[in-house]
Amino acid sequence: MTTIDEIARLAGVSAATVSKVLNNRPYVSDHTRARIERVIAETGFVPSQRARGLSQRRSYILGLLIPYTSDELFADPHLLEIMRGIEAETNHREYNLLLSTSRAAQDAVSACLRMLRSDVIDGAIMVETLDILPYTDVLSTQSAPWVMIGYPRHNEVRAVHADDYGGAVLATRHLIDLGHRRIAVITSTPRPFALEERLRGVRDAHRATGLHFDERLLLTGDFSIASGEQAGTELLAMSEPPSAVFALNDRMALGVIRGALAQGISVPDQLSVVGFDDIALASLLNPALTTVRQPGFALGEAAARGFFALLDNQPVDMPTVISTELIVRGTSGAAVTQRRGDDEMTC
Amino acid sequence: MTTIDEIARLAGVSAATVSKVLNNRPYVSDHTRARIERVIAETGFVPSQRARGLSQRRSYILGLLIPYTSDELFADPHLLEIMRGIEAETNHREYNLLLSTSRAAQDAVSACLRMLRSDVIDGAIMVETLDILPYTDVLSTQSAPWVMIGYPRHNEVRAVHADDYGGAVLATRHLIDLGHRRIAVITSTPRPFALEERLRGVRDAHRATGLHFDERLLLTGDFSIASGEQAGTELLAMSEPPSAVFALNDRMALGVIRGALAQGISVPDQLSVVGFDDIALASLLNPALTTVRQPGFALGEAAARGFFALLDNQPVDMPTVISTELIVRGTSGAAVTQRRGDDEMTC
DNA sequence: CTGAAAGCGCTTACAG
DNA sequence: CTGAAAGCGCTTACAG
Repeated sequence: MTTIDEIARLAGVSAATVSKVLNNRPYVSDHTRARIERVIAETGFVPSQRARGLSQRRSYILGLLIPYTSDELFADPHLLEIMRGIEAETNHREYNLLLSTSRAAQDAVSACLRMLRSDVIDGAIMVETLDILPYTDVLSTQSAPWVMIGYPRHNEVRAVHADDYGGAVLATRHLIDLGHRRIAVITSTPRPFALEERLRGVRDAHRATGLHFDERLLLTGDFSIASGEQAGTELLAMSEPPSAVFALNDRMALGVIRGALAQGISVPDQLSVVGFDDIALASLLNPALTTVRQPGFALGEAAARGFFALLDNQPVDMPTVISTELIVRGTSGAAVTQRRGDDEMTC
Repeated sequence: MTTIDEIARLAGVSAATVSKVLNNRPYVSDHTRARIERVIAETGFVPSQRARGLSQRRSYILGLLIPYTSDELFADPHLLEIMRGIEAETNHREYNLLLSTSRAAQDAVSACLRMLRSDVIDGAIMVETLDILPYTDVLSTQSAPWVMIGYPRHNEVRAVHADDYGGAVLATRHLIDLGHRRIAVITSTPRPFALEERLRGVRDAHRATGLHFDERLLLTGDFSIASGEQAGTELLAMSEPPSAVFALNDRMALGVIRGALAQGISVPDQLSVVGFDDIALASLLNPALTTVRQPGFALGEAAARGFFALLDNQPVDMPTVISTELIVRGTSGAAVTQRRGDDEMTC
């Protein structure tokens, strides 16, 4: 490999001077600068980032720490959107992105912590997980700049998240306005704080209209399509099935629809379904999915901007809240007074 | 930050000895080893990868160089599957993965090259692109180990790719067996070599059955659903439209189906559609997509294994070819003798 | 089994 | 404007 000393020798100057032109610093005469630049171009010299990193204490690498397995990451379109947003901002700043998922769930957070303590990255963006709770204090004392995608559990943590509460209120109110009185909700485990917020929105929206959310209509999946299908089937088998289902992510909503169709129950005529996220697939299906849009790209971008602000010691105003929006499409419709013999139901 | 010298001082030994226990090397007495390990645990010391990298000439980072924009990467489920395979293998080896996409298409390859020359990564996996041709010679002289996902254009290049030719033969023969005689094909631009192979398969499969592929039925999209929809619409508007469409990736196939449905043409009764890739979505739709399965995960895994073999100076047998498989589902059916007044068509 | 010294390839004051 | 020297935090022969 050619080194800075080699370039210096070829240009007939010292390494210190080559370093100056490498870093676009002043106090180099035009003449010697030109000569050095020519030698660099001729040799195709690329300075060692390792050496540079050692003396500058910067690696120009941002870590994206995801305390999930890579299977979970790549199955989650919303997480991928967040990643795309981070990637875009990172590219923009000429930073590199290191992707770090976990091999096993149990030590996911401690693996993230180790990465954060190491100096391979200059700092990190970390995706929230419930398992983070025991590490809250350790995390808050990390010196490397880092921001969390999720809800801050500790005052000193910089975080960005969507308006989960507001989105859930909109979705619930939408269903209530359509005449639905038995609205089922499918949440998920592991349950990041965002889901608690959505549940709070569901309950508050009921309360605000003088209704009461029936907790027996709360089922739990695992974010996957299959788990949504199972929960949906379970709901439809109830003696008093719901007329609408609000799945707390889109994939589970798609599962509910699959399950309903398989039983010959039409959506939205006999069952309304609303999701959360607005993944790309949501608008492609027929009927297209009514859902709460949570802009993953914007979340990722905001997180990355926050990271760079911290890195540059600039003021950051966090937590950042990204607003959500109800997208009414084809899977939500008016509740019918009678269906499947449940004549006690009215609207 | 605490350094190795600090640990040495606390343990009352030299840095060289600490280094030995850090790297699990012999010739340290059990007693001093235990003492050093205790100090490390107490201080939470994590050795500097920068310094280690500088003297060891290893960064323990594998670069995934994608000469596309991040938008293109994240829109392509097959690429994401490849990435998942790489991620899995990389995790397995305790290596880190650096994701490097391109900001602009024009200098994508030279950006990849710069990354490959730099020492932030120990080597790379690079996704093939047509623009690579002019760089073929430069690439083959790179000293860092790297493998290409795609077809080798140069003997010294290590590559892994799917059996694109074989898969296309299977798909084409399938349609011919179903009685189709006017089979349209939608290819894409930019056209990686894989697509040339698929086209060759289409032509050979025709020839093998005494037929001739009508080149006027070859249209070009850009891999996206929208481009597939447009091409499909164009095909259906022909005076003598095809009875089957073989789209060279799944997303374009989905577009063709969308376009057909929008015109009230039913799939597969009036139009058969076959894709390529077998993305997750393919089996979820109704009817589910008939397609050629190209296992992205296995491709990524094989590429990563090849990289590690090169890194360890172990023998590698490349190019590696991953076999493809025809998955017959609901979008391909028997050709009908008459449709839309094209009474000159027979089978 | 242990440690002193040189070296990895840069950058950073500092002196000239 | 230019360069000699020290330093970043490790590892690697080598001597003891």
